Amino acid sequence: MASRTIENYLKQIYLSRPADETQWLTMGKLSMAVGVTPGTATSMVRAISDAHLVEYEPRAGVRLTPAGEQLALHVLRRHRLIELLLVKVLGLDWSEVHAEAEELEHVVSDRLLARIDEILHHPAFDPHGDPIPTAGGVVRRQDCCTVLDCPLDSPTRIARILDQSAEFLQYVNVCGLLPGAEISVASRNHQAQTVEVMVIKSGEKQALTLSFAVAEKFFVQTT
Amino acid sequence: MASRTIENYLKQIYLSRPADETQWLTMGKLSMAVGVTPGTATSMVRAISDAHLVEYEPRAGVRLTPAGEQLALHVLRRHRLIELLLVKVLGLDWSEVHAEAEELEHVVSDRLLARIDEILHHPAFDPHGDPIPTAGGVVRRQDCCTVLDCPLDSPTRIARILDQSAEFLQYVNVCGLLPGAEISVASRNHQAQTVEVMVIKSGEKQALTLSFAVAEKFFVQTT
DNA sequence: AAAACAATTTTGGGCAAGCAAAGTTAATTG
DNA sequence: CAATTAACTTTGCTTGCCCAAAATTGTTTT
Repeated sequence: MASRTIENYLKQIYLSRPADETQWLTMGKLSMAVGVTPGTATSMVRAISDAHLVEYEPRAGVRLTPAGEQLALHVLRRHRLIELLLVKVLGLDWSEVHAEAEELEHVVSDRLLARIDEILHHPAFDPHGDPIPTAGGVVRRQDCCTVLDCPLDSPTRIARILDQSAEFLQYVNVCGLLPGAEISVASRNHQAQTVEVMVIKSGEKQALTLSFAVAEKFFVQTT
Repeated sequence: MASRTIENYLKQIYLSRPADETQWLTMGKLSMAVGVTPGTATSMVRAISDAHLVEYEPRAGVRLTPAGEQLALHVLRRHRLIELLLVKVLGLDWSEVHAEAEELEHVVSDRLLARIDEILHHPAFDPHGDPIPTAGGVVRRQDCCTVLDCPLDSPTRIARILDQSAEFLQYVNVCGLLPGAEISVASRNHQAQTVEVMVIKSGEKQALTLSFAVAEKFFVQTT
């Protein structure tokens, strides 16, 4: 059994892994993600490497082995199913469930997780639109673009939001930019680095301006 | 914040405390309850005593301070509310929820606990009939007797079962001796140390024989 | 009262994780 | 190319929690 600490390292290695599969995740980024000093990350990764859950190349970085990836996906499955349960069944606000799930993900049993999955009818996405890996460890891909690179003036639906901080999600809430919301991108200003978005908020169309940095966090699907 | 370990010690000190309030809980019993060696219990209790959560008298034993008792009751409240949630909302079998709650009790936030309490409509008892302390740390007492000392031949209702082991509870399940079940005690045999109990099981009255030791685990309330 | 016993405490040591700070490498810049 | 810098690793130390075994204490028993 992997300790809570190891589960966290594996999860962060998975989430922070570079887009290019051949690349290694640097220790600096990992230590930031886990929230420990670089030295701690190095020695911990050495230990996890001894358990064959990651490959570790000194001065290059770290990368999950297939076994490590399966474990990471299992943790992620727990995390995301719990988030959805907290929102749908327990009625918590989606801005607060991330922190809660960070703790719960390490203690729910397989049996309880199976019940949660059943009650939610085997959902594919969590409240933020993040995909829930299957029990077999498969991630169902949803290929879609962000508010930064989707076509202009076409109706789309928000599918996923890449930010878990409670404050940001509360802002998203009041703007009506939740997953499922119908929006269209009216214009982009490359000089000001802003995007103008039209949202239907309580029946009325509203205009909203977002920076490129924030626009990039919203994934949309053309409807 | 008390660590998970300290929470467990406090909970066990509360649950194992001797009936007589003036008595101390011996270190031997505590170490058994927590599942550590006596030496470990001694040093841990020393530490908890430094935090003024217990009084510790070498060679006599240990006893909760008011602050320690409040913390213990808070853990117990979490444990029992979680058990009830797992049975009522998540549909787990009541024989398996104890083990699950042992883990969860240390990680649910106050906010989540409040939601659980609300969803269950502020319940007073968990699936085993154990009282759920209030948020203010008050235990509502239900004064009732056991199958060992209740009057003969009068209809009663099972109110509480003092055993959390999954195997025992599964046996209780098949006998129909669950909390809420209507039973009456037909006779007691002090020589054989057995009690004969009548249960209404799937519409039919059935006789059941229990040992004194087991009978003592069932609390009943006259209806 | 002395001896034996049971319960408890002390001692010494281990493992998992963490930090701070000193020491290495590798990359960047002058 | 040498010097500086940034990233990384190593080293030494701390804390929390645990165990095994030796030492102590209080209580029985002889």
